[in-house]
Amino acid sequence: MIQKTATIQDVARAARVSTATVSRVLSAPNRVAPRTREAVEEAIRETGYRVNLAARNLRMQRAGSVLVLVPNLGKPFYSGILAGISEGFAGSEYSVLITDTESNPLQPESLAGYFLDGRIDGAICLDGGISPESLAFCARRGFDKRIVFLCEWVDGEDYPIVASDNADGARLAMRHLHSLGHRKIAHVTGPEGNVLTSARRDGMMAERTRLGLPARSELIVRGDFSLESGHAAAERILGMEDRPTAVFCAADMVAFGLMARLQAAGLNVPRDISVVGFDDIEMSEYYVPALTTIRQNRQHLGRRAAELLIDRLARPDDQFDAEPLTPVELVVRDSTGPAPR
Amino acid sequence: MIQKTATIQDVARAARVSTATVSRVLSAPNRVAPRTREAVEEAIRETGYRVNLAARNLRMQRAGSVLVLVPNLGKPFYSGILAGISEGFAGSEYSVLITDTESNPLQPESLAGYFLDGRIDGAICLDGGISPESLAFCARRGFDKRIVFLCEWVDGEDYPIVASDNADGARLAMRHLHSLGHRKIAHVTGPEGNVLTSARRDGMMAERTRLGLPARSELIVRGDFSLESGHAAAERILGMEDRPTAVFCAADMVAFGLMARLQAAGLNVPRDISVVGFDDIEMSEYYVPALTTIRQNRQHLGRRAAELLIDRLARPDDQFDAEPLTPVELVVRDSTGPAPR
DNA sequence: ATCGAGCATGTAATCGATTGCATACTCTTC
DNA sequence: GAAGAGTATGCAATCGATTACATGCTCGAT
Repeated sequence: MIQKTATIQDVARAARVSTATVSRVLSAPNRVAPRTREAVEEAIRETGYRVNLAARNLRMQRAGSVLVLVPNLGKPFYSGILAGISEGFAGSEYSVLITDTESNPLQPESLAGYFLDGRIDGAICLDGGISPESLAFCARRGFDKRIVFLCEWVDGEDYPIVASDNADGARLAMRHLHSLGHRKIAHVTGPEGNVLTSARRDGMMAERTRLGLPARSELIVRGDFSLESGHAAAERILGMEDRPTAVFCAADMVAFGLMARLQAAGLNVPRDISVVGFDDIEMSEYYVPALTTIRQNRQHLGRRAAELLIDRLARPDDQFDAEPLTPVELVVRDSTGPAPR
Repeated sequence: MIQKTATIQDVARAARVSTATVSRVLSAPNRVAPRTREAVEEAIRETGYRVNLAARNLRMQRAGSVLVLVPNLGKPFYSGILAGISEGFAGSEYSVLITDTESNPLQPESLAGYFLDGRIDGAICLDGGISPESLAFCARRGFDKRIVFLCEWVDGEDYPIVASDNADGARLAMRHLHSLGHRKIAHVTGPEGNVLTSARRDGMMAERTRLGLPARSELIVRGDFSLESGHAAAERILGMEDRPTAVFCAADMVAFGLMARLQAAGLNVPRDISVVGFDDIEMSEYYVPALTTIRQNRQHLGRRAAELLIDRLARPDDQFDAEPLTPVELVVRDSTGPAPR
């Protein structure tokens, strides 16, 4: 009962032309005579023909897909980005494959493997923690020209990067707190070794210096962008001799974990202590208190990375220009207030 | 400089055998003599050969991919599910394509189009709102045997479904509130027409009857699973003459939006009003107050749907058994407490 | 009338695998 | 030593498209 889907042969037969002509009607319509073209188009309609992408891609030596490497699909921050990426590829001829590098750890050769298997034409990597060996495997075969980084990147490697202006975000956060009178400001970092951790920490430190604020190392608490780490950081902060009056967290999730614990301990945010996050995920507006944070334009980041990759795939051998950093924005809500006297 | 990747021809040449033999070494090693096999394996190693999946799939009349239709990639609830799906396909020979049905609305024929284009072998649909026409297009070609539904489904259509026991979740929530002494319990629903909305609403109503609780229609507030709708529902509830002492929300996000507004109005949760959610997303544990909710096993749901689809694809013509509902669990945290007197 | 340019179309090779069938070779058995 | 069974391997068709090249036709210029 299942009717076989029509092939180009069926169309050719129906229109009494060769498959070459049918193919031309599809890819270069003006290279075939109007009357023939109409006949072919009619035959296509009649048979319900759809080109078989597997066959086309095989012939054209392409895969027709791109891979998105996400550190952790479960984190809300990434979902917004994915929506942007998905949108960016919507009009293109590429399908989007997604893999989670945390639940399916990447073997050194497996990214290159996707290329070698003919499964993908290019990749967007959101994981700055990807091993240099993985990249080396790719570079050996020239696949490095088909990879762009998004949000994160690998220091010392020369790839196109789409990312937010993290240092500026840190600057904005510190200035905001400083302007509210805060002087003892703690910072909860991301995981050690992560490029965002450094970018934000360094940006914060630079601004601290500029503002003449103390930079006691005690004020810098290690985190890892997770709720749990925010919770743990709160514990540390609650135990401090000379408690900071404000905390700048390297991610919104950290800020939530932190505020949950601070409030459980009876502190009022922002009256007793102010908190700033980073990312502006959807939740931030609805947390109690609503979170003051640095907004990253996730939609734009995702879309831009998609466009950039499409562009690179069209001419992989051209030189590429560095992509300007995507601006971030301070969003003031209820988690920050004047420093307590 | 880019070395062409080796083909099966290259391996055959290097091992001085035919391509047929190389192919057999790959797919049916015991059908070739040990000595030949070793020679071929050596040649494979030497040339760094990887089978080209596009070619294999073309020959075997498969696509090698499955599509996941997600209503909205941006919702945290789905990310956990995706991680499970991705895990479920990890060991398989399928790649996972993801598309967002909200940002890229599905044309009636476009799901069938994925099949016709030879882009996918099967699909997991998380969107119960998919149009009957879309499904009809698929059924006409027999693709309906290659689709499974996850979490949501379409009433009246006969597809394999992996879903939580929503009615039981609603029952657990109501019993919990009842046992705390609550009698006036409001419910914020999902969007009208959604199957989860009905399942949860009906489950709640049934339990209400069983417990002898009033079911004034005023107590049922329309929502849509979003933060915003929770916020709006709070507005409604705050304005009620005879204010309920507890609210059961059809989703955690709704509960967050609701609590944000309730607390902004000066109410204390749970002292003045108790709130129960549905889903148990990661955030729920860290909201203030931590949310009492119904846990859906997202990991399991995703993984199971993947397994089920793999199974269906292996023998699409067999009858399938109805999948048992996945159990849910009440997780009691800080957003519920004894009813105020 | 002849020639060549230019256009429309067809022929057949090709992409890189899999696999039914044919062939060649090795044993076993009488 | 011949026949038959069984095993290992190769040949070539095939999946469904694209495209270089060949062919044939029309038309205008000489």
